Order: sequence, then structure tokens, then C-alpha cells
Amino acid sequence: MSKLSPLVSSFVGHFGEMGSRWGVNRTVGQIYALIFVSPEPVNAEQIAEALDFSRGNVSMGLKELQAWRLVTLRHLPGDRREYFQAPQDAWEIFQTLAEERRRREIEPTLSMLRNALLETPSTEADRIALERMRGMHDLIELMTSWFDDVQRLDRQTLAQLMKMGAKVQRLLAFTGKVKAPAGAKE
Amino acid sequence: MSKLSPLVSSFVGHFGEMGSRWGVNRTVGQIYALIFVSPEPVNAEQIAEALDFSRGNVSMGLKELQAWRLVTLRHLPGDRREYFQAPQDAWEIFQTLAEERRRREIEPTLSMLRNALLETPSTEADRIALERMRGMHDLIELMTSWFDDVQRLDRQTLAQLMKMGAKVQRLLAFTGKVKAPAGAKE
DNA sequence: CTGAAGTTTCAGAGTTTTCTGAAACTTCCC
DNA sequence: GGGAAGTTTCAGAAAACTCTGAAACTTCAG
Repeated sequence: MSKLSPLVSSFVGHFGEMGSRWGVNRTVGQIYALIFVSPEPVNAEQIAEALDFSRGNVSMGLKELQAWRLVTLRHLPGDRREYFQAPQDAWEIFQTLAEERRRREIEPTLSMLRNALLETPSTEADRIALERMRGMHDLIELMTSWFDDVQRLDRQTLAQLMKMGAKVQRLLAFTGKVKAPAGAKE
Repeated sequence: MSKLSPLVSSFVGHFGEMGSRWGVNRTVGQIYALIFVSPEPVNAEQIAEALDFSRGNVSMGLKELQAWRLVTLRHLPGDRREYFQAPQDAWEIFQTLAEERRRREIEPTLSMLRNALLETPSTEADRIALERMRGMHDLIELMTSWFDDVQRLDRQTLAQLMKMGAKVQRLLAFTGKVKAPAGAKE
């Protein structure tokens, strides 16, 4: 494990660089990348050696990856150390990421907006500000509740929906006509 | 403009705090928030005074917001200064954000993966690593091309799709039966 | 061309975040 | 309980990022 192949090394390096854009630090990105491509589960010691990070740093990084639910813990029989592996199911990873990002990046703002909307504006400027906040709030609510719905769909349906892509429009147009005759509003 | 109301002040403060989670710095978050709720377009000087930032900092922040396409430039007749305003259409904002994030957070990784997939693995470990990278690559491609499709839909269709939420499943199941009789694969 | 009004740049100071490594802690076996 | 193996914590060093303010630049009117 000590020396990484050029292939793995460049993958790991890229994740380190991108980490900060994704909301984690360099270390965390690299640790994840390494675990993701490792054929076998790896332990903290192996990670520290392969990436040349301090043991403490790896421990923090692993803790954060667990908080993101991006790695899972494994125990090998007859070995007290903890081994880590990354779920490989791409959909599952995507869902986890979406949920966590929502929790960290969207929920706090939604709750701030909800609070703000309880206020009664005392000036014209505040009235306008509140109106705009309401617009933002409503969009976020719509997006997240749609996301909830989509997450509840089974994979097959989801795959079907995605493969359809823009063609879904025709399908919807058709349904619209069946349910609401031409000229009906909305 | 010099003194912000408590309402606006807390909105602006929140955007400052969240900024780093969203991939911009505190200044940029606050400037955007201020512009977003301002009843009238504002100029750099007004922003600097309202938020108590240096003029240079505001200039950098506005540049970045323009790079994100989150603010637009306006000129008032008979005034040489540049005035900024935030588009208010929630869908448009959402689209812009999605596009920019994709460009910054996803495209670089996609192109790294495409490159990696051209390699021929020389060891078993590399072969496995490549396989996993391919999984990641394929999911990202699927997601982004679906996203392209959805972005091309008109608003009404999109709104309809979102309001349907999970009910879309029934619709798809129905189509599936029409097009591919029970038992057909996929 | 000149200078006033406005904007941008950037070196360096200030602040925040990350990382190390040693110490403290936990767990498990004998 | 004692101690070996392993993990976590955390103070302070190092690195990265942000912000200021003065200087350079741009634009425009006269």
C-alpha cells in the first residue's frame, strides 16, 4: 500500500484538489478517493502511510467521512483494527451526497427564511425584502419536496425517467390533455 | 442605505455564514444577500458602506458574483456608476446555480475520469480501480445528461413534473405497459 | 489634453483553517 | 489489574485564505 500507482495517485490528487469545492478539506478528499479505489478495505495506518498524513489527521478525516456516510466500517476476523470501505453503489452514493448536502447547505437557510417570514415588515423596504425572501423560500420548498418524492422512487422507475429525459414532456402533455381538456388553466 | 434593518441584517448575516459552505467567501455571500433584497439596484459604494467592507473587497466580490452570473449590471441614466441587481426569477437563479456548480464541481472530475479511462491497467489493483472509476464516470454522465434534458424543458412542464412528485411512477408504469407488454425486459 | 469620478489590482496584514505529533484515552487479552 | 494494540484529542505550528487601503488604471467631460 505504501506506494501508489500513477493511476491511483492522480485520482487521489484530483480529489484532494476538488475537496474544497465540495465542502471537505484536501485530506478528506484524498482519503475518500483512496478508500474508493482500494480493492480491499483499508485501515487507518495504511491510509496514513499511503498518503503520508499524520495518524491524527487520518483519524479526523475518517470521522468526517463517516459523518458524511461515505465510508463504512468493517472488522476483519482476528484483527482488532477498523477497516474502511466505500460503498460502491453509485446511486447510493449519489443519494447520500444529496441528503447530506441538503442538510448542511439548504436546511439552515430554509429555517432562517421560515423565521423571517413570520415577521411583519415595518417599512416599505422590509416589505419588499420579505417578498423576495418568500420567493426564495417557496422555490427551495418546492425543490426539496420534489427531491423527497424522487428519492422515494425505486431505482427502476428512476432509471426509466432519466433515460426518457426530455421525452417526458410529451408524456406529460398527453396526460394533461386526458385529465384537463384544452383551455383548462394550469 | 447606511443602516440595515434587523430583518435585512439577519438575512445578510446568514448568507455570510453560509457562504463558505456554498463555495464563496463571507463577503460574497453578504453582498449577494444585500443586492437580492434591495428594492433598487445598488452601486459598489453603497454596498461598501452598508456592509462596512473596503471598496476593494466589494469590487472583488462583485466580480465574483458576475462570474457566477448571480448579479446583473445596470446603468442609471446620467450616472456613471455601475448599479447591480439580482435576478428575481427563482427558476432562473436555480438554473444558473446548477450550471455554475456543475461547471466548477463536476466537469473537472468528469474530464479527469475520462482521461483515466483511456489507460490500460498494468496491475490487478489498477484494473479494479479503473472499474470503480468507470462506475463513477457513468453515473455522472447519466446525471448530467439528464440534467441537460430537464433544463431544456419549459417551465410549465417542469412545474407539472415537480408537482406530480412520486405520482410520476404510476404514469411511467402505465406507459411501460403500453409500450412493452408485461414480461418484456428492462 | 487634463483632471475628476469611478473602478480594479495587489502587496502585505490579519484571520481562519488545516495538520502534526505527543499525550490521553479505550479496548481487549492474559 | 496490567499492559499491548489501537484510536482520539488537542495545543500549537504551518498553510491557506481573506481583507484592506493605497496606487494604478480607465473613462469621460470640458
